[in-house]
Amino acid sequence: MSKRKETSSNSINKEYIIECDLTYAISMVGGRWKLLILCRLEDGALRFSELRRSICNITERMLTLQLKEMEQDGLVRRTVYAEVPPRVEYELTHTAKELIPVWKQLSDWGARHRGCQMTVVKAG
Amino acid sequence: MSKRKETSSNSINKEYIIECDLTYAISMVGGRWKLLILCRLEDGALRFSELRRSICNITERMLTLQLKEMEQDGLVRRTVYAEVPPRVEYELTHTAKELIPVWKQLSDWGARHRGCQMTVVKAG
DNA sequence: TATGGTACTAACAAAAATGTAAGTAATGAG
DNA sequence: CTCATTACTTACATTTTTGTTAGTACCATA
Repeated sequence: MSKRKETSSNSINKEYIIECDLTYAISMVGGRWKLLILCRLEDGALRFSELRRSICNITERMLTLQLKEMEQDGLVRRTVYAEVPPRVEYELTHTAKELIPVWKQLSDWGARHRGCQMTVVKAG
Repeated sequence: MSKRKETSSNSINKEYIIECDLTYAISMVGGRWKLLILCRLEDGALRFSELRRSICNITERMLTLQLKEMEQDGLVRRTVYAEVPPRVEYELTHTAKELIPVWKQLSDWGARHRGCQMTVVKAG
């Protein structure tokens, strides 16, 4: 209790919090599909079939599962219209909108470095 | 070729690029561990055992695998010192440093919304 | 009557991620 | 000689994620 290495316990605690916050965030938006789905909803609500068509290679099952998880996690809002054929729309919640810079930056980073690789491949 | 719906082909192309860039980025830093490892290296190089101890619950195997992948992907630099017992240090590359804002923002977001949930749970 | 569109669900299978436990080489301490 | 340390590797088992296929209810159109 007398002497305390600030660089040790302090930073360890801080790191622990960061790890847990990051871990939590990753558990919410990690995985192959979630950010991809969220970024599709950036400009407004889309219906299920629009999402499916706009994300190439996603299956209906995966889209359903991911949307359901994100609805439960408070990232997307689901609205059912009593029409035939059925219409269901999905949109970002306020919480999810706060993540827009994250996927923007990730995507920009991807653009920069994917481009580099392609150049290298071309040059090779 | 005469008329072109700008809102359609244009945005579809743009979205396609975004999807692929995002997909690429996710393939590089997705998964349970990679961002967690990278954020540990933010303040400078760490050796294998330091990383292992600072990330609770990660196994040696996972740490090895993830570090190897990230080394191959140009995200971490691995330096071996010819000592006994062996010393191996890992540090972020320039490419990885560009991702610092991503995990910072994710972590901040996690802090904000993990806190909310805990409050809700307490209140319930 | 048959087909197609919509937004799913369920059963099952395959693939990918992760974990467990043990082993390795070199060397220094006891 | 035995044990500990470091940074791994290997074999195997388990868990999680993802894919495949088929089916459902409702109505419109051909």
